Amino acid sequence: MGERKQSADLSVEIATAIREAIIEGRLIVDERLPSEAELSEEFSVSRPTVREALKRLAAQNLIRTKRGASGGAFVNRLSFEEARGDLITTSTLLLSMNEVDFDTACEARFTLERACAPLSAERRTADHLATMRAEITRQGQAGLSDESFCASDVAFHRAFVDGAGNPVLSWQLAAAVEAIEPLMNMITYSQRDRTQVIALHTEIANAIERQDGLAADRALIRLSAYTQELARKAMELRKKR
Amino acid sequence: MGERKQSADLSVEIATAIREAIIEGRLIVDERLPSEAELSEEFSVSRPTVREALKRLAAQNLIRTKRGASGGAFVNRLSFEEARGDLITTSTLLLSMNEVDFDTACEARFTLERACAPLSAERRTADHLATMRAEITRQGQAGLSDESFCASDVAFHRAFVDGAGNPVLSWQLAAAVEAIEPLMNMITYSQRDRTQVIALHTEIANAIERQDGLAADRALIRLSAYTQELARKAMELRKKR
DNA sequence: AATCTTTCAATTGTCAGACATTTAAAAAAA
DNA sequence: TTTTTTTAAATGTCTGACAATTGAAAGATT
Repeated sequence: MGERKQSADLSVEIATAIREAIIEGRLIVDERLPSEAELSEEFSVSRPTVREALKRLAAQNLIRTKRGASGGAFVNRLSFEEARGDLITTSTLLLSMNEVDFDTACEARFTLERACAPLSAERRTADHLATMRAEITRQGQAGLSDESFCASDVAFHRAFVDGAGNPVLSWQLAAAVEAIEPLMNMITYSQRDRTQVIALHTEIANAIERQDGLAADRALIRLSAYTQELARKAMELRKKR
Repeated sequence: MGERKQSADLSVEIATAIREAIIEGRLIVDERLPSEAELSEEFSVSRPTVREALKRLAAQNLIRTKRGASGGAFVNRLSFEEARGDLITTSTLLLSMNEVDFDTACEARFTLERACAPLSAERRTADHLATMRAEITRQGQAGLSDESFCASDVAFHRAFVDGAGNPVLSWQLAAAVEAIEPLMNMITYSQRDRTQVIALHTEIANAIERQDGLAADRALIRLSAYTQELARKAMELRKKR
């Protein structure tokens, strides 16, 4: 693990060296890294520098640390659930920092979600369907705050995607749906007619129930069109002011 | 920026506080953070602790640091290009650490890529098409190493996805295509018939050229089926041994 | 012998202070 | 005005220390 490229910060070099070891399988899941003191010997740097390197890895969920005797840094088993949060954060920042226009984000979101329609129609379990129905019911409740409606919307679409029964797809779609949702709601809050959205959600749920992927796809297309229409209206209103 | 939750590591608390400030827009792109000395005063911790927090943020590409007078830590504009690398790394590790079977990964990959077909057929520029053709030519060259063929394969599919003209889609698909590609090649190397793959690539390029999204989709389906068939053969061979 | 309690040692977390290195800007010289 | 030198601010690194945590060993008790 000891060799390293030059001319970068030491903590970067060390973090890179250890990261490669993990990626290449020379360090396996749950294996304990040498202690900070040992690492600082091995790389000929001070302990603070080693620690900075370890913090870099910890920030990427590649390792976890434990104090005490028989403590130390351990290679972390990266879980989809853990990685989901980071992915959503990154996506959110990417969208907000890069002036991605709403149409582009929206198009990506629905394009990807539509891709799940055939699989979800085929494989959805009763659980997925029940979740979708429950969220639709929730969305119809009077006095539901905009935030709760938004959260329920996310939950509905997540159940839809999970219905495809492919964890890799679910993971990827988390970013598409959850990162874009806040942006979407920000723009379309004021204009949105909940009954319209609920009707389309119901249509999607019905299609999924009778395992009709094409119909689900068609409903998603209409939901996409409705969303973009709302965005257009909101933009016009903003211009007038 | 000073308040913070308790009972976690100090460097985690501080990193979280700053991260939230960035996400919520209280720190904007290219803005300079207080110096390490100032931060350690503000949070009442030592400088090494502040530094560990900053390294965590740097590992997520949220900040960059510069030495010297008028140096410091600056909020980083997260670029799609930067984020792509991290996403691929994370995806690769997720796949290798979670015993995702090949079929699942492959299904996710082609499902997402197929979703790009209509858009790519509609919007691809001459550049995208030229890249695809060039990669196909490269793939046909005698004496091309397996690694180079694999790289060319990735480049071909990337051009296809980029053809959709949606940076958000391109970003998301990077993980799907590039993280899964090595896994795919690992399994199908020995069995693969390059002429078969090249024929399908040509079919895709032709469809994209005449802007026929459906035909491109059909070709992708066949490429997917061929890939999975190869995987099945490879598995059987492995069992026999 | 078995179980509870205490002690101990290893390890990470935090701190203080120092020096090295880099860099832009100010000051001085040409 | 231009070039060179100096300077100060900031990050990068090191040393050495102490605090906090925790599993395990040692000891005490039943």
